[in-house]
Amino acid sequence: MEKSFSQIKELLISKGLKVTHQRIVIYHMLFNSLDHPTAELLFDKLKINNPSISLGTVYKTLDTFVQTGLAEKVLSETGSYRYDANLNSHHHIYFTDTKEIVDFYDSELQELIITFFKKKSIPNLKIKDFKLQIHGEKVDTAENQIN
Amino acid sequence: MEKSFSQIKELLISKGLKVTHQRIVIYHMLFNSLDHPTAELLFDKLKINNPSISLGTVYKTLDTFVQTGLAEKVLSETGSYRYDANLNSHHHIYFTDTKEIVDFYDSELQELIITFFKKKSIPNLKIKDFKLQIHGEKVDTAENQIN
DNA sequence: TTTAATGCAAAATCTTTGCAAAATT
DNA sequence: AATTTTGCAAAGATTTTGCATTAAA
Repeated sequence: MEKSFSQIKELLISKGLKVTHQRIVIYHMLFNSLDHPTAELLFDKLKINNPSISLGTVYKTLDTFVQTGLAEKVLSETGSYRYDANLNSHHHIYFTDTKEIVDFYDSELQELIITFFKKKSIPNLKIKDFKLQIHGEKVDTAENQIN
Repeated sequence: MEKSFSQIKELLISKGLKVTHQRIVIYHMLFNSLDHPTAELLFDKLKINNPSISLGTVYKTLDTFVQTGLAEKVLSETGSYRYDANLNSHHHIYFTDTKEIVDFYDSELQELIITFFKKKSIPNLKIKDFKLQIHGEKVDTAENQIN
């Protein structure tokens, strides 16, 4: 799952982007983050090994990634943009208490929904993608039913 | 579907909130907006009939509504919060081209998903709610299949 | 009356922009 | 060498905050 710098280079080239050190490390950090970080959070982590990197560059680069389809913005209620380089179709669990956003995927559920929309289409809409946001609370027990 | 001012008063009282003119008109305007407006958009519309209303009050009031469960924030990619007073469980269609966010509800789909989660629960999660975001483009033809 | 909400403006937060310097092709 | 990207700081956009005034209970 981890991507090497040379794989990331290939990826950038394949999108017609210049290969810069900043793009490589930003992509690498984002791709290996499971927590859908904000630009600021990425910047803080990147600074440690790349002291000269600037927050503006992180913003610009993330925007470039979104434009070229290397990453997506994750809708968030926290007042800042969050990003995701996992482009496999997947859903998000929003933990209302901890504000974590965690990936979720289930092929059966996926099939269920796709089958539904194949059967019942929505007027004037060409569906490109759908995402389920599952909102809930962390519980330590096995008591995790839907209410 | 439309709510009268006296119905809105009752609603505010039922939530333990003081009944102010601002709260009534903000709720009324939000409840009758189908487009999931931002605070600023509501403010602009409200100003016409309530010239002394302030943007800060709109923000504070919307926040109060969210806290008391009279409204919800709608996740958005546009850089500002959008709000919704339709609290019936429903989903959202995001038109990527026009940036519109339109409500969607289908009881069959609802059942499908609920049934799925009843059968297959997610570790450490107590599901409170789920929302499907359907992303797509406006089309004028009947060609609206999922791809 | 007492308590809470409003309006206003200033502050805080988050993101974008402009441009010279640096890096990539 | 030509072009794009970066870093920086300033500007822009959005939201929150503090506090005196006003309104509600």
